[in-house]
Amino acid sequence: MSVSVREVAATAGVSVGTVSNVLNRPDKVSPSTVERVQAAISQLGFVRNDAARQLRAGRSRSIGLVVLDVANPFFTDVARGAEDRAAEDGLTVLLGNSDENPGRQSAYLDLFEEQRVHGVLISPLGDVGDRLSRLRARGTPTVLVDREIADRSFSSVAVDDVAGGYLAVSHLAAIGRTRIAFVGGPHSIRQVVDRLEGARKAVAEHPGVVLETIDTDSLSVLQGRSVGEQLLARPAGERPDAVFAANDLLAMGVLQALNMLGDVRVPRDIALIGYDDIAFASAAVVPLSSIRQPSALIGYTAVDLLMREAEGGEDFEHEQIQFQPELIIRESTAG
Amino acid sequence: MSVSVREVAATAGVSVGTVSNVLNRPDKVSPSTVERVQAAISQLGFVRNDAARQLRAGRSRSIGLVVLDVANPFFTDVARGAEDRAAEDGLTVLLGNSDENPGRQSAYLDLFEEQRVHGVLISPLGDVGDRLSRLRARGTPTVLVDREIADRSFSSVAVDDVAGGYLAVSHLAAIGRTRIAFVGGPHSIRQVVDRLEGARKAVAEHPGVVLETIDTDSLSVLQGRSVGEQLLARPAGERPDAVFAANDLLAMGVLQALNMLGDVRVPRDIALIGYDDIAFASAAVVPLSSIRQPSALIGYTAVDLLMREAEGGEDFEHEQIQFQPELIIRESTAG
DNA sequence: TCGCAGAATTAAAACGATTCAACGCCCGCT
DNA sequence: AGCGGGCGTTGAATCGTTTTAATTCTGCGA
Repeated sequence: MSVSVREVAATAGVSVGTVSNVLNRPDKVSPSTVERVQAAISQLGFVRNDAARQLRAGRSRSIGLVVLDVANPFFTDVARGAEDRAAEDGLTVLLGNSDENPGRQSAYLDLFEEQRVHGVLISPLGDVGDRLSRLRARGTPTVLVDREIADRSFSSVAVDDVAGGYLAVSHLAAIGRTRIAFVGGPHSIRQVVDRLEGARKAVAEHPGVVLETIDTDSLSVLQGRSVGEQLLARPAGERPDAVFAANDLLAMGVLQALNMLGDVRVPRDIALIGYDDIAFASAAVVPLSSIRQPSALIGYTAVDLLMREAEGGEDFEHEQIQFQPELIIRESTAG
Repeated sequence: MSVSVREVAATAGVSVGTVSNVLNRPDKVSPSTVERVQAAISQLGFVRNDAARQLRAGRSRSIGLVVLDVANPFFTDVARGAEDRAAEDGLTVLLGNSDENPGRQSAYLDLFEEQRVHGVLISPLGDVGDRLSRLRARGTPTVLVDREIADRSFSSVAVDDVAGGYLAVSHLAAIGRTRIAFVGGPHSIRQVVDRLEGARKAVAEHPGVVLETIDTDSLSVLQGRSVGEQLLARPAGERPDAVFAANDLLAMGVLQALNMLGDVRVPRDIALIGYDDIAFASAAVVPLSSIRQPSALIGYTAVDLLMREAEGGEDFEHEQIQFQPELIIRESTAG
């Protein structure tokens, strides 16, 4: 069926070892032989069997990336950055989407483990510390993306989410808003918790400003829309005058819902700020203020760290890299 | 380093064959043995080596999907549909992003071929017919996504893009626009060509309506923005009064650019319609009219077709499935 | 008691690429 | 002529799982 290195060797009149050398270290083989083998390869249409290669090598040539939501442009940007860095070392990125679901997250970790991936990048959900420790004990370096773990036993690349939350709410307070709602969830996602913490910190510094929290089941446009509808249903006096959404998807959902009814206007009645600064944020009905994260850089750096950890071996000093978020002001929080 | 079935067999006091049976056909093994082996497995922390498995099996348990742009929500939706269907058969989807770049497309096909994937789904770029024929000759079923190939030698799942283009431009004509610009490119992407053809067809049926085409290098927000700026730079009299963009990303870019300047309003001065109806389209500055495609269903159906073709073997009758697009009218083409 | 079907288990042969120690060869040097 | 040292090449062993044919074991009917 499929042609193997053995057949290539036969038609080229050399041994299998030589074929392998042509494939992997052509400089160790005489030019004339290289040519003969190449000819046999293209004549037979030989294609390397990656499984056999990996079996022998003991490791695959890819790294696994588990994200919370592929539909979120923030994560596709991270993935792109990761791919770029991986490509520099001839590695491939396997993208797994946990969809904020612990079962799927676990399934992808199993898969990556069976595949003997070079390393794992994960934006974790819930408590997977033990699972990841085991993985690492088996020799698979692991880097946390967009989240730090308290005990510093893992390398990580993150953005200071507390600072981000603080930036957002300070800004809302600065433009004179006093009844602020934080929209986000679930609380098993660390980013949500941290951004909320930052929000609380900012509120504490501004007397007279109160913070309400509205929980959601996920960080999607749909969930945002339902929160928006919920806000509309309230009597006007009980509505917040500003909303800080845990990510842009939620914020855009809220915006869509609020825009349905003419009597609530953004930003006049409710100022709105999101998080991530995805490309679509600036194109929203009302261009969305947001907290920008260097998404592609996060992915790039994470893989970089992973490679360093892979080389460093056992006694590698785990490194926590943290970027600072940036406030982007647009129309949705004007005035 | 890593524990193998051999060690599991040793500690459980059975042969490797039995361990394999416990893993794959537990019903063929006596309950007491199953239990003993399971115990050994978890005690040693054994994890199957997928490479060895694949080597033996001759095929991997995943299917490859090559899309034109992962940043385009349309394709992530397709991917999600494909994943869902693949999961039903215990398969994984490997997502490759060609980024509208023939080199990358080719690299992913190579990769998938080396991995001996179960099948390939591809939204092709340029002329890859030969390449795909070779792939299929090697026993890898292939299904084209979002594009039909003229000679019907491949199975495909697509949406009638000519009809979509026709719908869009007929709608623009119906609301009284007469100077229509088609924005899209490159022409190596079939969807672009077909949508333009549909547009031409519609124009032909409406005397007095003229069509101008503006080429782009890719179907991204950035390209759209530069087209928008280009339009703004023209004297008012030479601007089109409607724009049909080959996808929503482009359309949103155009919209962003037009919105910068107060004197051109959408839809008053320029009506705008996109294609794909991505989730963000309805949340745009001016909610975007678009042509909706059943994206997740496309992915789902494509994998389904792939599985059928894989079973059917050599003499499988290639099937071309075509869905019909749907016109979604929003504010960007009101009045 | 013997034989035998059927179930449970085993041992060995794949799968295909890589690696490494060993080997042959040619050349230059003494 | 003899010797040593590279270079190119070889062949066999190896990675870890699955599969098959062969083997042992069990109980049951004749």
